[in-house]
Amino acid sequence: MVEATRSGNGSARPTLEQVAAAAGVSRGTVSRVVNGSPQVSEAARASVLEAVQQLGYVPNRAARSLATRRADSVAFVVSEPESRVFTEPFFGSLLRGVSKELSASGLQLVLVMAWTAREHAQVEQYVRNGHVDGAILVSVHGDDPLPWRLMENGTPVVMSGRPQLSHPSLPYVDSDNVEGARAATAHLYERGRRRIAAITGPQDMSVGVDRLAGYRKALRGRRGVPRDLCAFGDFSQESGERAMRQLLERDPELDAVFAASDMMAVGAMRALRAAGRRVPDDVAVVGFDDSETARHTDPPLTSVRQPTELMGREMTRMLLTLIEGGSTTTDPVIVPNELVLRGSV
Amino acid sequence: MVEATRSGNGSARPTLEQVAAAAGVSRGTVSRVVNGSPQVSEAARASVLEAVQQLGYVPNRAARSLATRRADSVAFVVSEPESRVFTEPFFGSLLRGVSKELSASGLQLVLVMAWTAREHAQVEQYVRNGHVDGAILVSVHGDDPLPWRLMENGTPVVMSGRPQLSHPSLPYVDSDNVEGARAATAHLYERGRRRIAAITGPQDMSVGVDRLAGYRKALRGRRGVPRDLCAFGDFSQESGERAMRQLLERDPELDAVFAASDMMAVGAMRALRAAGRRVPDDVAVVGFDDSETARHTDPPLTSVRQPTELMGREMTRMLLTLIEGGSTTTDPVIVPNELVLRGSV
DNA sequence: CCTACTCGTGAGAGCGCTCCCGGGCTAGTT
DNA sequence: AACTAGCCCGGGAGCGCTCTCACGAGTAGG
Repeated sequence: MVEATRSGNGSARPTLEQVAAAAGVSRGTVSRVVNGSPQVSEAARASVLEAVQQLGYVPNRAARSLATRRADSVAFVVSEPESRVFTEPFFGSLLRGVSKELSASGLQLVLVMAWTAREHAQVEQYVRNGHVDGAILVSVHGDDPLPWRLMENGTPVVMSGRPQLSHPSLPYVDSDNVEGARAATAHLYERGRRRIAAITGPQDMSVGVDRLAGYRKALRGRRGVPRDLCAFGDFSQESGERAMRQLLERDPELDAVFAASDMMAVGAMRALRAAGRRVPDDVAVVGFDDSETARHTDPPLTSVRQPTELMGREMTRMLLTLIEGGSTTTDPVIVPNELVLRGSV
Repeated sequence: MVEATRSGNGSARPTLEQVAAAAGVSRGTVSRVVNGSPQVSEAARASVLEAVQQLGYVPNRAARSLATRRADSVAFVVSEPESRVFTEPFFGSLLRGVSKELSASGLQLVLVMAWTAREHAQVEQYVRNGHVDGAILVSVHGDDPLPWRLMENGTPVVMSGRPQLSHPSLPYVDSDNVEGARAATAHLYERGRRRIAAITGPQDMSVGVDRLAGYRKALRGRRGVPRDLCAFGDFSQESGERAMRQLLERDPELDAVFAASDMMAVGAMRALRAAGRRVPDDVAVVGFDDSETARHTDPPLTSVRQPTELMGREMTRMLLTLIEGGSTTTDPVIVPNELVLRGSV
């Protein structure tokens, strides 16, 4: 069998067999060394490693996958019907965390994006068909059955953000939105503000609910402080502007506002300026997300930062554990948020 | 051989062999049908398709890869040492274009990120080792030999943005920066501005060079219009602020400024405000990139938009052509920019 | 009527790897 | 000295697919 010495494929990648020949051992032994099995003598291991080095051997992913029946890759699924994904650093940062954590394990990161309903269905097919060992799902909508469909299929899945309908044991990683909102609001209080309004997000999303809960929690038990001075938005700048106008109408004396997203905070600042209020002199503002925009507003926006990269890492770690253990459920992980102080308070 | 009926693997995926059995043909014929070969009779094709449908057959990627010696996937390589990648919509939008174009061809999108020098080296290894059929490289630095190293290796590579050192026939897709800058500057002129300054980017990057060239081109031949009223920045907000202060010092009478990035434009607006100038009444401002931030400044920033998603699609198309043709070089593609009018002019 | 060619098809031979069984060897036990 | 228990190691089998080759049947040409 000299087929190893077939035609010169240009950048011919050596195979296990060739390494084995060079090292004077068998294919099996080389495989054992490459995969770190302890069942190899020191001598054999050394000569194999030498041959590997010499020939520049790299295992063939496809062959390994075929033999092990694993895909050695995970999918990062962005199933966002809107096109404004990625305008926030959130995804990129998450992705970086995932990438970093994954690179150590040798798994590939396959990016899957779905906007249309048809693409959405394809994603499900794709993942179910075993092209990946597990999936990280971001920006999944509340009524989307995708995660459960995949779990039923036996595919390990991890989500970002607590799902609204808390399904039994759907693995997820989230930041402590309640505590973040509480800390932001408390900070306003500690800086002497007493009429603190809130612009919160949709109450059919866990972030919306949690951030409002945090706001209320911070004000609970404080004397002479209104706790229900809140208006609802949809996280967009326009909705923030609108909400702010309503709030000013309801209480022209308000001296601070907690916005559940930076975009809404930006809208609020615009409305405040239009109403002749100065930030932070007349009204202090805090946002949430610590987006890029927060750094460039005038004044720069104090905001709650989610450790997005860390969240990516945690999601990955969780997923790898699930994949290894062959399980599909595990306890959620909640990571702490941090208040970033800037000029708007 | 009943090994097809081995243990019930839960979600046992059917193999070619099983489909063949169900359809009453041989493996080879099924393969031909699945791969769209014309060498199949209508009868055979029909019964195979029926069996495929019935059993829910999906080809095993790894097996196919192994047999064809292709990876059936392309890498999207982000080799950015800085951590501020993805804060701009640029990457996300590019990625979306790539993803859309790729999904039609059935290739996988593998995301590879490299920040540290070590990761950087790993990326090269990774791509060279044939784990992917080609690579899309974004944010490659001028002195980075990565693209050429890969090309020498025979790997098809496509870059975003014209490389500084215009190397013979390195495939790339870029937007028409010269024309974009020219149009932006011309727009300022047409609105009656006559003392138009520029804040340009580093001149060791093609975007920096091109955008300055466009600015100069717009003003060339206009009487009584200064053409060298420019200061340099590094695309950051701080540098824009600094440059604006310098410009105001050099010409307190200037009535417009073209900034080669939105971030620098934001910095410029801040410096203008600090100097008591109103935007756009006293000084008009245009930016470049049409970033998310541009929409949220006060006033909203007029800016040049690059068709990033289209660029992603073009890059992908180019890469697929290269992969198919077995070539590594092709002519660049330049896509047009668009001026987005907002309140800052 | 025989040869030549085309067309659809079946089947063997891999692609490069892992897994597992069994054999040879050494060391420890009776 | 014979026997068992480990430890290494070799190599067969197989993962699911593509590719090539050859064969039989049909059609055309001489």
